[in-house]
Amino acid sequence: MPPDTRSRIVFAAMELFWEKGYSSTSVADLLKRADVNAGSLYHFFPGKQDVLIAVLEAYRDGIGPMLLEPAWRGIGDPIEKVFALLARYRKLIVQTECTYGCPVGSVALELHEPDPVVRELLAANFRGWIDAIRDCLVQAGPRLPLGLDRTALAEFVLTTMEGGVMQARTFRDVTSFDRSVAQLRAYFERLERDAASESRPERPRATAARKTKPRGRR
Amino acid sequence: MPPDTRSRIVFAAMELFWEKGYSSTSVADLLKRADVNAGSLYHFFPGKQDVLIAVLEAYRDGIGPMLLEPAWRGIGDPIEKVFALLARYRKLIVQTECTYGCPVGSVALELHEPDPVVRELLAANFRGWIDAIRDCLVQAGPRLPLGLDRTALAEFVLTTMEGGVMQARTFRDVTSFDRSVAQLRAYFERLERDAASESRPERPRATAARKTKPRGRR
DNA sequence: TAGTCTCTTGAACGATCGTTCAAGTAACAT
DNA sequence: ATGTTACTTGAACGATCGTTCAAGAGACTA
Repeated sequence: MPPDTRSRIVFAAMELFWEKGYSSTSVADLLKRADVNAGSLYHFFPGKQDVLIAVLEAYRDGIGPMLLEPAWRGIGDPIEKVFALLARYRKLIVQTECTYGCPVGSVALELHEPDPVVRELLAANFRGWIDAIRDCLVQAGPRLPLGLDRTALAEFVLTTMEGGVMQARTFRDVTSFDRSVAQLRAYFERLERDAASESRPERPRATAARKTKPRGRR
Repeated sequence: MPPDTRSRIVFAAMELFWEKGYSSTSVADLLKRADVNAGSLYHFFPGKQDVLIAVLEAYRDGIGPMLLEPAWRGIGDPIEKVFALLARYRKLIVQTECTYGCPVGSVALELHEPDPVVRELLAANFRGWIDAIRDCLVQAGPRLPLGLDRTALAEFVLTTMEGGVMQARTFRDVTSFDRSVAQLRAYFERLERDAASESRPERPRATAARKTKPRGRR
């Protein structure tokens, strides 16, 4: 059974917005790629922007099944999951010969005064990504310092991914991405090391466990 | 003495490309902002893209005097310089009510198949930024671990800035940026701590100084 | 004064933009 | 059979896109 017209339009839009960006993709481009006439598109969507909205909704709903699940297949360790996801993006960068741009991030930077609906969807996409990473970090439990803000670190992982992708594309070189991920890995190693020495507090060093202010109970 | 026509065009383009992006800025927008006629623009520039090139050249040449120097005024500590620069961007984010986007990064993500000249200029802008940070990190000398790749860490700082700016804009909230910078600061603190315990090697812990492979000479 | 050069004027061009809509087709209900 | 609904067709619209260019203005040289 062939996909229906609406789905074909959304699918074509996902491809094109990712390849050329939103504003550089014309409705004519969309029509040609989806093999559809203008009237059909405007039967399902009030306008071009509503196609973008559908695309962002599809991305938002696809984060789990389309992105995280394949990236995490066979990986149990929650911290390795974080880096497996980054490895997934690395693969995309390589596959596209360093022209990959996060489809959400690109639109986020491209639209300077986005419609509130679009902006909320961009935020929802980022939130979904961050929440998934945060869950990993929470799952890592005492392997990370007690006082560490898991959400903040998850945001930092997204920051690293987006910033790394941008540099890889600008320099047309994955090593920019690799080096940023390596720095993030080094940070994680130090966090884990700190958490380890935190759990068995052998000789509390002067400034060692500053942020881990003594908890009220326990 | 009023600025000449060419300068007015470049200046207007810097404003507009930053406000609305390159492709969303029409030549008509440029003409109006610069108060110039089409013929004048096309007398100085073969086309719209060449205005972008002039803008990127101006940015590239302005990194020192326009960005670093004011950000570092009165700051001697090389590591504080790094965070002073990030604080500078924070100020821009706040001033623009979280609509700020790095003008270089935005164009880098916006142009999907950029002209080689444009791409090289984008890379040159990033390189200038990274080199300035790397100089700080080199200047920090033994306060950072010996074996640490200064260039990689400088790239990571840029990654943090670009990723943080993107999130701040998407969420319309500086705290996304702040939290990423805080994570970077936490990383730096741990690097400094490691470097400190590296210089006076009291009881080398099992896995402590792995990357610092013994240097051949010295 | 005439000639040359640099820069400005602004109407106009063809292409492409997002969008509209009257007409038509096919499936289903009555 | 007839009306209703859901969808498709594709020509056409006005607006805007980046760009062109013949004509002119002003300053300097010969």
